[in-house]
Amino acid sequence: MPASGAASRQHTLRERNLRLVAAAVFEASAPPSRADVAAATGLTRATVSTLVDRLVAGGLVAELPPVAAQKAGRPAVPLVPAGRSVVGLGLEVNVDYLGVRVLDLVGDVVAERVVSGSLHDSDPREVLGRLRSLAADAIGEVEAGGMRVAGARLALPGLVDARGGRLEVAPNLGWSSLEPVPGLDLRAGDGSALDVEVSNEAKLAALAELAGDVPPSFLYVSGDVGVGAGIVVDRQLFLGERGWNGEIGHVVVDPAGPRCSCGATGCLEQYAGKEVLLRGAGLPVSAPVLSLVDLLRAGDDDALTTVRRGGRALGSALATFVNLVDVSTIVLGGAYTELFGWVGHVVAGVVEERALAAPFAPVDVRPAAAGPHAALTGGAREVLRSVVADPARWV
Amino acid sequence: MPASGAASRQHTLRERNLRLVAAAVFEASAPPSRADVAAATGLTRATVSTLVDRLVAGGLVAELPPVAAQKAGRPAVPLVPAGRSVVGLGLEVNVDYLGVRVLDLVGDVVAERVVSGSLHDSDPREVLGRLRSLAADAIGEVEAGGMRVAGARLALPGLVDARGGRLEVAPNLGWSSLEPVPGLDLRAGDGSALDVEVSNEAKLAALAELAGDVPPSFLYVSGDVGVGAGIVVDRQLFLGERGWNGEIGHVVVDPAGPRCSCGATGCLEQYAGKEVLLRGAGLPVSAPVLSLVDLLRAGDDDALTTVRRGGRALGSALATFVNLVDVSTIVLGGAYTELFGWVGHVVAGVVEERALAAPFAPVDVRPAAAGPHAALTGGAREVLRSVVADPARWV
DNA sequence: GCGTTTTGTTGTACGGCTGAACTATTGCGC
DNA sequence: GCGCAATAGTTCAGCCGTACAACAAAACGC
Repeated sequence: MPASGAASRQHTLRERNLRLVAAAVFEASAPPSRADVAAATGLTRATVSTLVDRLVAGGLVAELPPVAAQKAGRPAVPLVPAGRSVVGLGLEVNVDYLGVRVLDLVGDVVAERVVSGSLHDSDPREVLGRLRSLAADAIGEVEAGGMRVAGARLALPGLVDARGGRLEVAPNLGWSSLEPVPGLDLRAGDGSALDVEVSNEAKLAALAELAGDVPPSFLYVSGDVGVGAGIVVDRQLFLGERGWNGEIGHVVVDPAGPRCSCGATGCLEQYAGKEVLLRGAGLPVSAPVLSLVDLLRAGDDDALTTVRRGGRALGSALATFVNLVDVSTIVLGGAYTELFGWVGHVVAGVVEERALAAPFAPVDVRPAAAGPHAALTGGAREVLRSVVADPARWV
Repeated sequence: MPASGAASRQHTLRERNLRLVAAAVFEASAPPSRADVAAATGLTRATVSTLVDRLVAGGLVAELPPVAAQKAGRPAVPLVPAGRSVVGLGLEVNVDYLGVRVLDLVGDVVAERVVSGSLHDSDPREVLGRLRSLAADAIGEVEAGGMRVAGARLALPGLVDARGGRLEVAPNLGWSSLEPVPGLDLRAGDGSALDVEVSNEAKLAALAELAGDVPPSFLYVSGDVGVGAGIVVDRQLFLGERGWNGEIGHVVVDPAGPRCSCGATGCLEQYAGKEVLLRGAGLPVSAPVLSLVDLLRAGDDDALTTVRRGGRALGSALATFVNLVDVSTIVLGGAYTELFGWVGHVVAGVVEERALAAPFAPVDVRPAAAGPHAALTGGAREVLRSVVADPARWV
């Protein structure tokens, strides 16, 4: 006997309105007063007052000193997200580094640990052990500062089941068939187990873009050794059935092309993967992307040819992507961000030519705005988003 | 000052629980009693009683005569969706026919008008006028029977803006840049304007599958002159930014392939479009698909070669689709349903080979279960779904 | 035939929002 | 400098919808 959703009682009203008020405070362009929140939400000032008081008591919202506006009347108390109170953890294991980043509700980085080094064909137990101690260290630091850790998100470069938290395969790490969460076993200071979820790296990196000035729907492409993507529609990740979507790296660009490790021929990765681009420019596959940028700046022919070819292939795969999912903004992340000056217009040109909807709504191609290790930021933000989306659990 | 969602008041509780109770009655496998609904929803029997009474009074739910179970106790009153009470209209204009279908909440067809004939390069005003009179006729019939029309959905074979209801282009009709709803101007018997929304044909046809035994997430591919698709995740259409997704017909299968009307080369439509398949088998493009089936049954070489080639191309495009959106069920509709015996295993083989997730979750390829003119059924169902999703508006 | 069991209804209690009255605190005009 | 208007935030009675418990209805079974 299916029954989607749960029965609504009186306290359901509370939860929903608490969420509404929290959203009004967190999404406002300027710190709103209780009266502003009332106007924005449609609730009465009386109700808003009690709800805001609860959020303040729970440490999610803070009051700034009353500032007299130029208008007459009692000065309003501006409400802002509370900093250094509730924090979220972003974790990541990727091909060339692993790390932890802790964000508070303001969006400030309150702690961070990043360790570089190749993790190609690494031992999951050993690597997760190192990540665990990095995380424990960061948790200790922020809890010493009186903050509460709301949870964590782990980003991995592979197929991750969004519901079960299981990593099916991460080719570039050499990992397969494992459940990272029990191994991590993260705990808060009081010994209680921390809520940890696992996601694909490109998807969390996509969410990091939401911190900046990005439209509500976009496609984020993360160019690394593999090429992954995250689909964001109305500021929410679209995961498909299990979160195994966005595998753009294996879109077949040309069936007559080179063989790919996945078994097919002419996959996008064989044209626009990081290692292919570096090798095509005569660089070692472990070279930093910036060395490729140097060659491009210098006008190196091999580098320019390879990158243009990669850009055309990427554009072709993205046009297909746009035709299949319909988004009108494409954010180029990972290695493509630094290469944007050389691939951006190539990609945009091909997409404009091939996207069926382009004549009616042009597709905007832009570089990613989030800084390095975007998945760490995205993961931490996602934890905090869940806090704001259900404040009742935290007050 | 953004505020997603609206303020929740007491009557919001009512609305939500009313929806919950309606869902429990409509989605139950067997007619539930009030007590069953209470158990399924978590509400008390007292609350369920008042809510059910309201649904019965509003004509959405009907009571069957009490049937004594074999167990002791007062016999339960089985609750079922009310037939011939509130109905939804499905409308469609397609390349070779136009029509109206009226469904009630039970799922019965209570009225239908379908007119065949080529509408290639037709005049929108004239065609919509004909559709309008078909619809008005059907509306008159069901209203004479005492039914209330909740709204209508119009299916068109082209790019339709899901929010604005605007048709950007329908190449095979020769239509472009028009808003069909004002032209239709459908009215109920009392003169009030009927709520009409416009959608893409493949997407509404996809929703028709939900009436049958289909998993909650699947990809529906509609093979006609063009090849379109609908993405259903958790029984809901995924529309992307504006509903311009699923344009699988222009996935490039081979850049060295034949030129397509869209400007690219080697689009799926050039391998698996209905006209290409018919022509490849030596049939006129206006021939019915069944004549192609006859040739295939007879073992005609040209027909078999063409259809197998189309199947491989379709499989390749669908593998890309699956890698980008992640669904593990593919429903072949339109002309592909009749051709399933010849393309099904070809498609399944290619998808199995190319879908990255296939080793972890095999992809099921199956023929569509909804009958002919599936978009009519899907459109009508969609109207009724919105009624059940917000019963408060109808009681 | 009467206890048992299950269904559906009735009445009271309680929680949460509203609306109006009230307090607090400022700017402005004189 | 003082009163008045204006705006922010709080207090309290009223209302609404659900929960809980008691009750009525209608079967089964021994």
